[in-house]
Amino acid sequence: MPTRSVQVRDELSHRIDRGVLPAGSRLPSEPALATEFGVSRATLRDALRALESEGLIRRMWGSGTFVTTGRRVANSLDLNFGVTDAIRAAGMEAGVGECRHWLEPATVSEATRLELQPGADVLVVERIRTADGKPVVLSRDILPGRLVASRPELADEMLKRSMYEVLERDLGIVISYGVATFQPVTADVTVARRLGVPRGEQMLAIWQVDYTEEGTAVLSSYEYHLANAFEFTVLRRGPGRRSS
Amino acid sequence: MPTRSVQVRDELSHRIDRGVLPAGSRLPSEPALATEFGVSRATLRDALRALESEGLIRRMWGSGTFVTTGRRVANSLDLNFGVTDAIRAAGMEAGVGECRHWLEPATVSEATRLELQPGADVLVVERIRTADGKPVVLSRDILPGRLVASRPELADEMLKRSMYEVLERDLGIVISYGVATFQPVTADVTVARRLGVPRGEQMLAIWQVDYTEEGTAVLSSYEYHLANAFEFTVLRRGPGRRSS
DNA sequence: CCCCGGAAGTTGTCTGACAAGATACTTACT
DNA sequence: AGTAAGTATCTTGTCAGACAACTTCCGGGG
Repeated sequence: MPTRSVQVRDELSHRIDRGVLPAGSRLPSEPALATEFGVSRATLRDALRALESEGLIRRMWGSGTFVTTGRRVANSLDLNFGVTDAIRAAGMEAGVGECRHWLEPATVSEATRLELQPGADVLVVERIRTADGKPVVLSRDILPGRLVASRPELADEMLKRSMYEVLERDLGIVISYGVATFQPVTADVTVARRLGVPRGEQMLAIWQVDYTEEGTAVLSSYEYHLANAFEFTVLRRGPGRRSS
Repeated sequence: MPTRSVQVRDELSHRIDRGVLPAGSRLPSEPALATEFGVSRATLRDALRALESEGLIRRMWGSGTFVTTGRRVANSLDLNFGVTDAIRAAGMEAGVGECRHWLEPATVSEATRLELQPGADVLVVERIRTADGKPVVLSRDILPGRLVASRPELADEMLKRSMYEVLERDLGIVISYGVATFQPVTADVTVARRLGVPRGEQMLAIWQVDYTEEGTAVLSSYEYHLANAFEFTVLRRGPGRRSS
């Protein structure tokens, strides 16, 4: 069971997401909210503080607490959702094309990324992701083989469902954060053929490593996105105090 | 004067940055820290909560509060530093090439982005940024003309110094956050000539709008980065609870 | 009509206390 | 002696009530 302040934070976050608390509106006062949730004002303030530094609300001394005005961008890279979510967020139907998976010994660089011993088996899951039936992303996910050693059927599950979902529901592994780097590239002959686009097509390559809350690397993935298929957005904070 | 909890938060943040509190180390207990800073435990907890949701520390019930272990990535898009900082962070010498600025009436789209009346004057600052003398970025910054109407000499300042620096020091405008979208593009003939690269060269276009803490748009900028000049990184949170 | 002052409401902070989880040490038992 | 359970003690989480600082709004006086 999470702490009470987390429960309150999530509930408020939900209300903002669902429009119960519209952007720009003022929240009830802290004492009012505290009694409504049945917690003390200190606990409620903890929840508000968390929401504030996430940028969802804005507190003004003596005036009140307000929901941040709009501009929560879809398909933001800040939040770590998968390709499927991104496609759905764009209002298109997400699907998969050619898929396959295999076991292979980890290369040296992959072993260090995933903090494995060189040569240890890794499971590679390669998928073509489609939006409204059109291929838009080629993804290659690499994870330690020991995770699925006892349950090989999970590799098939990963072809159909979200990688994060399988990790969390079937293996009890919750991804806490990921570090992504990206660069514009042109489609080489392999990628071009898989996605059915001409060679040299504009693409964005995203390489990402996902970690659990404890900081252990779980998943290393490569994604090749068709440049024109999506628009990527990032909320940047600062430069403020961090720059000194 | 900021609130006490903000002062405490900044001081702790500084200590972490300077290595006084090394990564992985445990912080003193909340009562100890509270007495050290001369604040109540509630205020200190507010500061800790803020640092936690920024990802700098990690609190464990009954165990203690710990500094997050490393992996703060350089040149991260999360933090909103300018091109100059990015070049310096890569260990290269930052400079400027061809620079110019002019006033022009805002286009409709730019007026809406900056929340101006259509046709209002905007100041356009165009710069070539160099790393070790080689052109790597073409940037075009657009800001409301009224900001520099009374002090035209500031436009020249902006050619040499950081845009954020001029805004903050000479105009008292502090940028709080920015929303950036980016897409892979190829250099058209204009951009290619400016940067001295062949037409069709791989580039990353970043379009960004910067806001003050109050949420008023101040700066709209276009940047064309040579694809191979830098590596862009983003720290992604979740997917956790936000996905529902 | 404008300006000033106060009342009410809101967030910021303080104090002290208890509850719940984690850790390490002590103690009892095998 | 070794192991296991239990306890002491530390930590963070939560609670309660109160006061201070700030903002906003309304009404009275100029």
